[in-house]
Amino acid sequence: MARGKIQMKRIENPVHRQVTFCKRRAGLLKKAKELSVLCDAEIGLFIFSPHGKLYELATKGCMQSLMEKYTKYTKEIPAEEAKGKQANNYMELKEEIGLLKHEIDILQRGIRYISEGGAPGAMTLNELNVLEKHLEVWTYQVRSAKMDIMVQEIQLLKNKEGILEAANKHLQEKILIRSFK
Amino acid sequence: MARGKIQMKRIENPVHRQVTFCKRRAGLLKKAKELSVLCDAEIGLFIFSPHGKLYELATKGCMQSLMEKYTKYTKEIPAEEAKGKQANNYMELKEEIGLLKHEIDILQRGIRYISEGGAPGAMTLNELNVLEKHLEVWTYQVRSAKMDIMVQEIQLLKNKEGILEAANKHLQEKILIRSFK
DNA sequence: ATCTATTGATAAAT
DNA sequence: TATTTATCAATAGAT
Repeated sequence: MARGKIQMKRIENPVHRQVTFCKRRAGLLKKAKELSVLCDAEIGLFIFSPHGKLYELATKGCMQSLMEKYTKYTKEIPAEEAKGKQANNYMELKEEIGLLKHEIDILQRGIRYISEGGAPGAMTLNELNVLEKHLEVWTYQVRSAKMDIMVQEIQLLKNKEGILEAANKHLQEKILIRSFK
Repeated sequence: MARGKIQMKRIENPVHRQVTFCKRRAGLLKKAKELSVLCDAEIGLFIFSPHGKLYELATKGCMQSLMEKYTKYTKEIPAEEAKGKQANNYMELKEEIGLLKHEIDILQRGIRYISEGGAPGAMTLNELNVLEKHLEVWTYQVRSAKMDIMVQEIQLLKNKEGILEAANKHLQEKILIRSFK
């Protein structure tokens, strides 16, 4: 947008990211409301900030009723969704995760097979660019997730360190007091 | 907007309204996705057209898991430990499923680009090498310097923690011994 | 669906 | 955080 284009990837600078989040969140909510007013549409929108705070918009009534409408709508159509819903306990969910991971593995091997000359694939430079973009998106997601975990772990350890140091100090004082008695 | 301002009220002309709905719906979904990518936000968005058709967007994972997160968020902040934690884990699993499905989607699209390019130019070995290079770059990026620094910091903090804990224990023993004197 | 003249949104600076 | 401003992006109306 203004003063220079912005790359469509996670903004790494936390200050910039926060500012952009505020502005675009406001813009998005405004646009959603406009669409609902202009075109008489029902819209449910919720945004969780990276820090977990919720921002929401529900035209016509409350979010809860809109979500019910959504659930009802999606229930009617796909049988696939039902399958997902029936997986109501951990084991089943984990099983599904395992299956999906297996599927990913198959797909990855599929790509390798094709790439290594299995099929006489026809691929333009443009299509390669698109594929490259997909891989980039994936990379960013993986990296982001790892980063988040590590940042969390660092924070946790730092907290632990603080607590231990405080306890340490307290114990040393205790010893000093006893020495003077 | 263009060619004259528009009043912020329901567009009465049904044709205009329908056209505007299509255009703005696309714009809104795009904006939502951009916000999620740029700022690492989780977004759930659904739009019911005046005729009841559903359009939706769920960034991380599926809409279902997002709605559960929403419900949990709005319900209550103080957690009932046992039940709450279960629901949390359940949600996390569903989220993971969503992410995996998304990954599958990316991979499937990748395969499609490779296999049914349809276009004249067959994929040359050279092009394949380029593709392979991209994957190598991805691997390299994962081992970025930033990561290494973070790993080091974690190790450092862990060492510090060990030392402090040992000191702490030592001091406590000191106190115990003095108490018995 | 595609094309542009305008309005609207917003990144960077303040 | 709010305001300003220079640009970029979305889109209303026309074709």
